[in-house]
Amino acid sequence: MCDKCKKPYYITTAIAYTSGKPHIGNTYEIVLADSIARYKRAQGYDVFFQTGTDEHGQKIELKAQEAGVTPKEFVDGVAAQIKSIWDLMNTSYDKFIRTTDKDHELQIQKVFRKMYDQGDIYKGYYEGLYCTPCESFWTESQLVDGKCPDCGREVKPAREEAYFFKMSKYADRLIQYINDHPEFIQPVSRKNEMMNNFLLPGLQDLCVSRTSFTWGIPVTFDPKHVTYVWLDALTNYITGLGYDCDGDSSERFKKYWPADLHLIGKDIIRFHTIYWPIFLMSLGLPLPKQVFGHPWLMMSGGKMSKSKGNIIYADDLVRFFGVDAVRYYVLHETPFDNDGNVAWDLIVERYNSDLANILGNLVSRTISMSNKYFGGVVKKTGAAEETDADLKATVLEAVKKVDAKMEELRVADAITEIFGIFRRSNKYIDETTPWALAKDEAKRDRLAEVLYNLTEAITIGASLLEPFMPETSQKILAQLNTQKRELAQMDGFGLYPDGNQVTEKPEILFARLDVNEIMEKVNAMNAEREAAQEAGSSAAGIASGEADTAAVDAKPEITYDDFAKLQFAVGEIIACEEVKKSRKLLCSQVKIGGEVRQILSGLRPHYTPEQMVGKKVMVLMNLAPRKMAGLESQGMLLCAEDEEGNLALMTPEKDMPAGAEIC
RNA sequence: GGCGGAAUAGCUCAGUUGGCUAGAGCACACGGUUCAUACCCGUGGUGUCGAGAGUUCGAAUCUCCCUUCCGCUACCA
Repeated sequence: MCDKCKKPYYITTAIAYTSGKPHIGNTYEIVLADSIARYKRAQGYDVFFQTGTDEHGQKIELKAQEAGVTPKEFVDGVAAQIKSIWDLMNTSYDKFIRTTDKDHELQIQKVFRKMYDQGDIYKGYYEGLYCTPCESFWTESQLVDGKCPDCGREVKPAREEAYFFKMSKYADRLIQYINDHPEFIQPVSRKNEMMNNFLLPGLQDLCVSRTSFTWGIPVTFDPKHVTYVWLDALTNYITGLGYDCDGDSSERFKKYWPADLHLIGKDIIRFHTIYWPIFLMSLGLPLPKQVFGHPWLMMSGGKMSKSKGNIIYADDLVRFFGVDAVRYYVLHETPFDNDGNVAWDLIVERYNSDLANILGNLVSRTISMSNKYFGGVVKKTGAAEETDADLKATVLEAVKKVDAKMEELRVADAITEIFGIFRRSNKYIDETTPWALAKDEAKRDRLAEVLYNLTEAITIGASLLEPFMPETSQKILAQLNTQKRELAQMDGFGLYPDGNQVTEKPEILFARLDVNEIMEKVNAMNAEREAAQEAGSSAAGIASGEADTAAVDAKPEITYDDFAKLQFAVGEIIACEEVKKSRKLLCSQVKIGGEVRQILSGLRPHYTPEQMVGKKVMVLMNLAPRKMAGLESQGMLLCAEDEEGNLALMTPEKDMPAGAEIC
């Protein structure tokens, strides 16, 4: 097909946040996108595949500070690390965009200006409509009769200004679009979540600028503001193609936009199906055709975390299993709409049973028989028997099924279909018993035909495998001394060149692994790392983006007078019960000196009422009362919270009477 | 609390608009085979299809209710 007749196909991943080294769960997305991109190329599409890094924001500013480098130096390091992992995974992206690229930054500034000029972005007051009792900020559109929508009391005017985007202006059009394009949000269950939680109740205006930090793209006409990271990040999908806000967009942009598929994690569906389409409407651009929020690869036995020491990185896996085995595992284990599990022993299991036994051994035994019986020459003799038909049908059927599965983005299922070819081929060997045929000189033609059919089946299977396991595909085809079969030529069986000679000594594709041996090595590796981390403690760890301490969001410095406004005391919990109307709230009666206060806290996932009673805790006394779930809360219990949201009540180190002041 | 989803073999899951003895892969056991990476092929499950009730000639599949889990969201000062 000529290049000009090819239909364009634009696929993107989310851009990776450069706060640290990505683990295997993050790496899954690029591999998934790569397999889709490669398949689309095989189908004859002119594919543009973009990925990259999201590099602005307060968290990065802070991490850089901890590491003692500038934010730019910090993101340069992490972005390089991410790119090297993407490359290690053999992903075929066409463009790696960074949100610190100059042309991207320039376009973001123009986009912001354009939205402002046409009235979609307006200057508002983030702290301006402040309800003191509720301690909440409201936008004008949220107020009820100009008063706090929660308590109905007066709100006070503001100090700090911010820019807002008028989401509501485009909400109806977006609802219409989503209803008219049922395939837009995948899986469809996510569509209902977006509709029911955000669109139908009414969209709130979105604050699109920040003044509390500086590591971002400045607003040209008001430089103390930087652009909200999501407006910055989402726009990469068009700036990466060469979009120009003034109408001077590149040919590439005109060719590939709108995107055919934004592949993203299910946690950021909201940004891609609500904010992003609305930003595009504001710019007068067509909307992407599909957004697929894929599931996650989960560490079996809990979330990956540094404290549990169970983080798995792609490069470690590759060292143990090789690139294609890792690609196979993540693609196969994370089906369309179910989270997948990852654990070292699970990988070994799949590796042995699928890759070594079924695939590797099939290639090995087939090639070795060709060598043993025919000096490696594979000949078509036409000595067919009944059983051949079923093999051929299975192979040709699989081609169609793979196509259907990929159309639905069911990559794991597509791979399973391909392995069906290899399974059937193993069975075919048992049915035809070539070693028995070899003993009878009269059955020599039949034996040749059997080996030809096997070689042909493997050729098709290996060719189908290319988008998912490119290296393995190529290795198998090289061993069979043939080229990749094109998708368009897979409607028939028997194109393997008659009389071709396969390799003499097949290389083992996947050597079987011993699970105990692997686990020992893994444990040794983890132990070594732990030791290194303790020895080198902070400096080295932080520099490589692996700080073990929880990241603390920096807040503006306060004076002693500010601090003195807060009154803390030790309180004793004398009674506690669950709040019926809420899922998280506990209602505690707290004795502080001579008084007893009722305090509500969201501790239900962490403490039972029984555990609470009798505890001496740290109480913030002079916080304005607030009603929650129908009950008034008169203060606050202080807790420590880690990155995973685990909570621990703060209690005095020595026994102190209820009512003791904390200062 | 609001909206939505799920509960099927030891494990991970398929089961299309209700229809013959409910399936696949892995694991396990036994048998076969020897070309091959101790591999491959075959056979093996009394699974209360989460509990209960209902509709129907017939329900894993539809209705109601209960239980448990999950997602989003609100609340978590």
